[in-house]
Amino acid sequence: MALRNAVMAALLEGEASGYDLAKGFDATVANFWMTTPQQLYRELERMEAEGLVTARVVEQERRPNKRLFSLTEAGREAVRAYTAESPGKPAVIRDELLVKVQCVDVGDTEAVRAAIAERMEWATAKLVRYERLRQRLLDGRSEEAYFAESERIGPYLTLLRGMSFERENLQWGDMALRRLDQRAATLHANG
Amino acid sequence: MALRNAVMAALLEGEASGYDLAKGFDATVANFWMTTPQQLYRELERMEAEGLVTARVVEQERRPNKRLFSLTEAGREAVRAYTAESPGKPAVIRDELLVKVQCVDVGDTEAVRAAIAERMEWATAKLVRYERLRQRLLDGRSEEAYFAESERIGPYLTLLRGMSFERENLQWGDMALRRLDQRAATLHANG
DNA sequence: CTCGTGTACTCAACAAGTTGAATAAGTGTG
DNA sequence: CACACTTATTCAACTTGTTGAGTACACGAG
Repeated sequence: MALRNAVMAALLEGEASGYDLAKGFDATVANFWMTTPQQLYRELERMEAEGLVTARVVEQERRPNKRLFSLTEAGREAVRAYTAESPGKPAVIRDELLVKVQCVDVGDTEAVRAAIAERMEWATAKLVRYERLRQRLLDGRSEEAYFAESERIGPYLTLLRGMSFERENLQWGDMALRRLDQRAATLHANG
Repeated sequence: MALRNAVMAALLEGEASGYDLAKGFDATVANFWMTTPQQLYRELERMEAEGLVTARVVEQERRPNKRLFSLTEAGREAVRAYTAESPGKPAVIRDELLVKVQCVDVGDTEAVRAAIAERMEWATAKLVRYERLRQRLLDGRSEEAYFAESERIGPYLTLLRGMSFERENLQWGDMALRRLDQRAATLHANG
């Protein structure tokens, strides 16, 4: 029932179709909870059955109709209940790249280097999108002003965490590549 | 087949029982890939059936016997094959805390603050353990010397990523708590 | 001398997440 | 004007991951 909470968090931003959610929706929630369309549609149906969300069919002219979901009052109550739950477990991180890096000395070093480089490119792209979103949220105001004025600060706080995560990816990746280079050079020199 | 790769990465450090792996083993791999004992035992059996690992029963005097697993040559080959695989997907992050923070403006603010604080304590504890492990790996050498001399640098690189992740948790948590405080004060003042 | 804790593992049942495909119409590119 | 891509959803089959309990013995605290 963890995906459910992420869906509710996303729906706090307003109505969304399963498709919207699948695409990453406002890109905020997608940041710390990505999943497949199938799972979302399945979960949304369950949530509808339990009365946490309601669907409203929007007929569209030149494309398929869509069902826009929004939180019901019961859904908002569920959000309150969820946030009040005892913290429990630390973040689940499953990073295939780090598994590869762990194996780099036995495995294919060049491929691992390429994987790190790809991660860095990805991180750069993500940072660009995050920064755009940040500017959109700030809407011309300073961060200081934003925190003082805006109704909701949750999305901004999570956005900042996403940004720092990606910046760390870049910094670490840079360091790791340099060390691997250095090592390749040493091994070459010393046999 | 992703857990499998993490298990192989862990076994690069040497023999281990299912129990060792479940406890976090060398704490390195556990860093970016945690799971339950049940799943590990299940996966180890499969891997044994496929010849990637071999088990050796160690009879113990005052405690249950254990089965120590180690990588076979086929297992090492699988590591090489795995690291050479095309990168693919970015890290899976599923962070319940961030979901709660996203909901903070609607949910139970005090509980969310407590959850952030708990995460920070956890991060602090983890940093302490990481630092101990780091000192053990360095074994008196400087980082520079370590990278130049040591046979394997993978585990050290992943360790550094784990450390930077936890440091970011602390920094972000600190900022988030301050902002939430500030906000609580503002709301109190302005109604 | 019982209770909790640690070692070491196993079984069963279930919930969550992934993969692949299918439908169906519109929009843009070469 | 064929081909790929985007919107929007659904179905089925499968693999992973989680939860809860149970076995068995040893050790130390109260």
